[in-house]
Order: sequence, then C-alpha cells, then structure tokens
Amino acid sequence: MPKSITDRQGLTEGQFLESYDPGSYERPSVTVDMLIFTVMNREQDNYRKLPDKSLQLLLIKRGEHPCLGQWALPGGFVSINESLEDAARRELFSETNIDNIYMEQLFTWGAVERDPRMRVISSSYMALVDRSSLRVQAGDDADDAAWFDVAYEVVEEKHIPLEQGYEAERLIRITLRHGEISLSGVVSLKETVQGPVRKLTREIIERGEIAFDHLIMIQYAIERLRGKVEYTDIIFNLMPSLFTLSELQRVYEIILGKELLAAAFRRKIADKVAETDESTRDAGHRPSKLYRYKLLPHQLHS
Amino acid sequence: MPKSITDRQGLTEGQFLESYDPGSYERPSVTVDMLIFTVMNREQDNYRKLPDKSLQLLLIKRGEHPCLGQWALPGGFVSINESLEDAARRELFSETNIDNIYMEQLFTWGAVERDPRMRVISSSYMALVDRSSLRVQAGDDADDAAWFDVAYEVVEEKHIPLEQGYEAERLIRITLRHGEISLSGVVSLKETVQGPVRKLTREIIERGEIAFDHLIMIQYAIERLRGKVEYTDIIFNLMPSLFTLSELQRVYEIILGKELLAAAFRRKIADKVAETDESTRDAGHRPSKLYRYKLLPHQLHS
DNA sequence: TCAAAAGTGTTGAGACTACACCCATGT
DNA sequence: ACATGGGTGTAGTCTCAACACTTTTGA
Repeated sequence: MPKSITDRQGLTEGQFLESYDPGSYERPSVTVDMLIFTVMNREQDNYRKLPDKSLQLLLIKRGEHPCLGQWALPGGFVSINESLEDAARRELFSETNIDNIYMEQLFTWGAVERDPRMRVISSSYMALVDRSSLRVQAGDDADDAAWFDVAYEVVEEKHIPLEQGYEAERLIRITLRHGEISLSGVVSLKETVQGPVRKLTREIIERGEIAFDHLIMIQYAIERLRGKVEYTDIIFNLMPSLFTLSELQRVYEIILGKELLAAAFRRKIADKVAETDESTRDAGHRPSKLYRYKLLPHQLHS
Repeated sequence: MPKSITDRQGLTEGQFLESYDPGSYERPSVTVDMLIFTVMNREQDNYRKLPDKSLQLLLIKRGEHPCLGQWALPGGFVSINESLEDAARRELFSETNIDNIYMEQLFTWGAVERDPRMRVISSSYMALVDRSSLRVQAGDDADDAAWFDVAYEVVEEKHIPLEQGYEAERLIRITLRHGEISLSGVVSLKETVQGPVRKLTREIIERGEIAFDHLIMIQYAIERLRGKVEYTDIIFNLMPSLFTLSELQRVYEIILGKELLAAAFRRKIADKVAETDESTRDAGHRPSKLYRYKLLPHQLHS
C-alpha cells in the first residue's frame, strides 16, 4: 500500500530515486577530530608522597601544510560510505589500537573559514582511555604523536551589564606540555544575555601553535568533561580496573580543577565503588584498599 | 617569522594554498534540521479551570519524494559559503520570521543510509519560541506547515544483566497531533554497559509517517530539553514576558512529563522570577500576580 | 456559597560542608 | 619517631518533598 504515491511529475518514490541526480553543486568536506584524554602518573620527589597525576591529551604534529609543524588533534575525512561514528572509531583505533572504549560526540564546527584549504565541517568526538590499557603508547616510536599535559586556567573575567541583560566574557588560557614543548593559547568565551535569550560564542584570542580551530575544540571538550564528571560515571573510563579512593579523588580534582575534602568525597562515591580484598603496599604510609567500579542499578543516561 | 616554513616539496604555506587542489572525491551533503518548540494554550471545558497547555513542534509536510506526503522537520542544505549556525538561523527565520530567539546545536546525524537519495549528514538544532511573539503563525495560510502537540511516553523497559554490565532497552512512543492528523512512532533507546564503557544507540522501531530519521531527532531533542530545563533557565524562552507561577509550573510539568507540588515549585524558582504590579483578572477564582523572568547574577553556562 | 486556584507554614529526610580525630605503615 | 596518607565520626546548613492550611475571586 505505501510507496505508491506519485509526485507532481507522476513518479513513484522508486522511480524518483532511480532517476535522482544529486546535482553538482559544491559540497563541504566533512571530517572528525578526536579529543583523546587519559590520565598519567607523575613521579614525586619525596618517597613518601603519592605520585601526582595529570590529565593528558593526544596531539599529532602536522607534517604538511597548512599549519605545518604545529600540533593538531588527530582526525580525518569521513568517507562517503562510512558513518560519522565509524569514522571517529576508525581514527580512534588508528591512534590508540584499542577498540572498545568510551567515546561521545561533542559538537560540530561549521565556520566557513575554519580551514584555509577549503570548506570543512568537522565533528569533534571525545574519547577517554585508561592509560594502563594502552599497549602501543603514542610518541614512543614516531615523534609525531604525543601526550600533552593539559592545564586550564581562567585568566580574566569581564561582566558588562546591558539593558535587559548583560555580556560576560571569560578568557581561558590552555597550556599543553610535553617534555620541552609547551603550547599555550587563549580562548574567549562570550555570553550575551538578552532577557531569556542566551548566546554563547567562542573565539581564539591567542592560537599558540595549535592548528586550525583546535584550541576551541579543546576548550569545549574540557568544559564538557568537567560537566559530565559531575553527573555521570565517565570518570571510571580514565581509571584502571583497580584503584584507591585517593587516586580516584585526585582524578576528580585534576578534571574539576579544584580540591575536594576526602571525607565528603568518600561518602559521595561510596555506592559507585566496591571494595576488593587487595590493597597497596610499600607506600611509606598506611596501605589503602583497592576498589573497583561498581555499576549502580540501571539508569539510562545520555 | 612564521609561515616561512616549507614542506617536503619546498613550498611555503602561501604557495601551498595557492596551488591546492581540493580533489574530486565524493563528499557528503550537509543539512540542518530544526526542532522548533513552543507552548500553546488549550481551552478547557470548565469556565473555572485554567487553560491547559501543550508542548508543540513545528513540522512541514513534504511535497516531494522521498517521503512525499509525510511530515518532516524544517531544514535544508548548508551552502558552501555559509556557516552551520547561519544555515540554522536562516531556516529558523524562514519558518518563524523571528530573528533573535534561543537556538542551540543538538547533535549531528551521520548514518550512511539516513537519506535514500544520497549521503547526507545533518546537524539538528533546537529553537524555543514564545508563542505570543509569533506573528505569522505557521499553518494559517499554507497547509504544509503546522504545529503538532507532542506526547512522549515510555511504553516498555527491558533490562538484561550481562557479565560485567547490562543491556537496557527503553521503547518510547512519540505521538504528534495536529487537529485530525495524528502521527505516532516508536524509538528504541538501547544502552550497553560493559564496565565503565557505556554505549547508547537509538533506533526507529515504528516510523509512523514521519520522514527520514526525524523521529530520532525528535526523541533526542525532547530528552535534551528535559535535561536542560532542570539545570538552566531555557524554559523562559517558551514563556511570554509576563506569566503567572501556575503557568510556569504547567510548562515545567509538560516538559518533564510529571506533576510538581506547587509549594516546592514556588520556592525553587523564587529567585529566578520577579513579581510585577499586575495580576490576572476574571478567572473565576482568586487572581494571581504576574511575574517576569529575573536574571540571576552572571553564571556563564553552556 | 463554593469550586478552583493562589499562596504560606511546618516538619522531616537526605545531601553536602567543614573540621576533628584516630589508624597503619615504611623508613 | 614521624611524616604521610587512609579512614571514620559528628555537628551544622541547605534543599526538597509532603502535607496541611488560609485566602481570594467570579459565577
């Protein structure tokens, strides 16, 4: 019964599709860009202190124009017979060699002049990797991929009241460090409010040798990561299967950029983790129990 | 000093860009699809009762193959010299004739077979409109655009425990009504959990005369709207400039799909609204003060 | 007079903050 | 012994749900 409807030319849907000419107007290229985060231990000077941790992001050194020699997010073109998500997983796998890890779409960037070569629209995806599950560690062999420590700092805040609203601007300095290399740039986050209408714009103020508009993608991703850490369990994607509560707390602190009280923290995450029989040793202080992630009764989040 | 670096062919960035050939490989088309929501009063039988409200979504009746005769989200192609957001605002304006309204990007849909004509990647945007500010009301003149009442109902929930996780499926029936027309379809939301790795997939189970994969976009948008209503002030984009607290409460209830207690509600939103001198009259019961949206000291949300 | 809605007060449960305090270990 | 982190207890604040109750209007 369906599909027998005909259009103004008297064609059925089948006939229409058979004769359909997609036309030759100019189309944008579509790419995916991957924000692959992990957490890494940093050794301490004092034998008693725990190793500190840092949030890290994977970057690739560009070997071609444009932005040659600068650092960029891993990514690539979406081919014509591959879904957006497949493209993202393909890129992810080609960088990390792991398959089944957490990944989510963040945002699609569509400014006309994003790429000087041609019109490119790019979807950014965030992936979280537990460092201990990475066998081939990027940066070991080639010198064109490396994990960068991420620092995120609000350097200025302006607030201009307007009639019926305000304009608030926040400047955020993002610094990425890998050994001797230090990339640092500034993103402006501007919120314009008129009555209930809020509009948020992001702009690069200082690009700091980070390719294209990737600094904006990084800022967006960190913001999203911070948000999601507070109301989902994605953080456990950054943890090894066994961890101490202090380690978990440190990861929260690094992502949120603020210190937490241990007592309150323990109570808050108490029902997300399960104690195991194992514990740490040789730490120069009281050993701590190792925990693992415990699923809560089903939720169904996005 | 910058830009003087040369690549393997000895070209500077300027030279490279000048001679750059974008190639002729097949590119997907890119479109935007708009989810334009508003809230509408529905008259009551009883003179004493307040008018009830409904959440409405704007749909367009397709006059061409494919999906001829079915209803679809308004949208269109992104042209080569127009940003994604500009394309969305253009589509929004062409449907509503309003310019400065709330709009946000939701998600970009990139399955290969979304559109039977050719490969199309589509970004969905959500816009919220206060009904009273709509002058030209879609559906008045043409019969190809109409506001549909939205009903959202969870019809089934499955939960299958697996080793190290579970699979949870939720079937959601979405019914869209406009006068005699009733479109109803079912979307499956499946969450697969293995340890901390969560993967969410959406699938159309029953398409119900709604074009393409637009039913999924609608489900996603409602979910996002529900989420955002709880932790932002976007709901005021759906309200006229003056409103009673009961009206505001009804809009919350429609969006969240559950009833709220008036006492608690009033306290909760107390600092987001400001009393005015005006009040309702002739209502068949005690008049109520009219309120307006009051900005809180600046926040800077996304 | 009375149905319907507007609006206020009270109580108790639970979550989070802040701080104090004790415990266990390896050097 | 002691620095360092592991871990628990308690008191105060805040939010929110639940329910009871009073007030005000127009037909």
